[in-house]
Amino acid sequence: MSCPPRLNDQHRKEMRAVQDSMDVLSGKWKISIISSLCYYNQRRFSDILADVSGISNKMLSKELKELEINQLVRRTVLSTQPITVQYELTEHGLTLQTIIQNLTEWGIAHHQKIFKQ
Amino acid sequence: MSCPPRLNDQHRKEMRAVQDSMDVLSGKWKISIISSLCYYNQRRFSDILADVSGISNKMLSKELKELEINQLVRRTVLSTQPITVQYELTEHGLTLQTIIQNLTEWGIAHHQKIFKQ
DNA sequence: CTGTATCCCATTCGATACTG
DNA sequence: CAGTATCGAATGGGATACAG
Repeated sequence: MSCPPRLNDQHRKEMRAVQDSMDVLSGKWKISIISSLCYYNQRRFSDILADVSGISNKMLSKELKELEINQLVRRTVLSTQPITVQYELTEHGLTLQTIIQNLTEWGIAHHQKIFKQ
Repeated sequence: MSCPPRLNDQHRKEMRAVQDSMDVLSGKWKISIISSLCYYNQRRFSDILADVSGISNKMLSKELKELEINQLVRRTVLSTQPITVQYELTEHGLTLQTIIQNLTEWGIAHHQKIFKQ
């Protein structure tokens, strides 16, 4: 009595998966912040602030907090004088590396396309 | 008299490339819309409205317009009665396929991780 | 250095209604 | 069907100042 699986069911699953990703990654700055941590491995608050051009400390603080809650980023307080804070990708966050690399390559290709024509 | 290229220069380039990508792709719905067109190939306005759960017609209209301006999406008016409009990825838009697939796979893995622990 | 707090304007976005 | 128009609420986000 069961219907054969339809193509659309598969597509709906895929759409939901993409949206699950975007729930965590969307936001004007998240991908850029993750890129910074991806390329530099470990990075302090003020470093990321410099890496991500245009971001304010308020937004950086907020977005880092969300990434930490979603277990993509780990925050470590170093007891230097004055205190510094180090951010890095968790193991789970590191699984985004491929996506970041793809986005980097696509960004280069897109830039070339836009300025060539 | 020229300095050797430094690691940081390379990273800065990569960061800029990612940000170039995000200039075009960021926004609450863009990736989901592209996914719909990626998985279904050709899709009408009302279909995408159904695919992307939660989006309003206003936002869909606006985001599609931006994707069209950035040459990722092609819009075709079909002279049916009543008129229907078909959207599809351009050749350039199709180069996002890899990223969409990666985001799909990551979304599935992320979902499993969140609900397992 | 790493944030938080506040003020305030800009933008996003949903709901609803309406048009060709 | 495929949008546009308008309103109002929520969020985004910069500037500045301040705290641990």
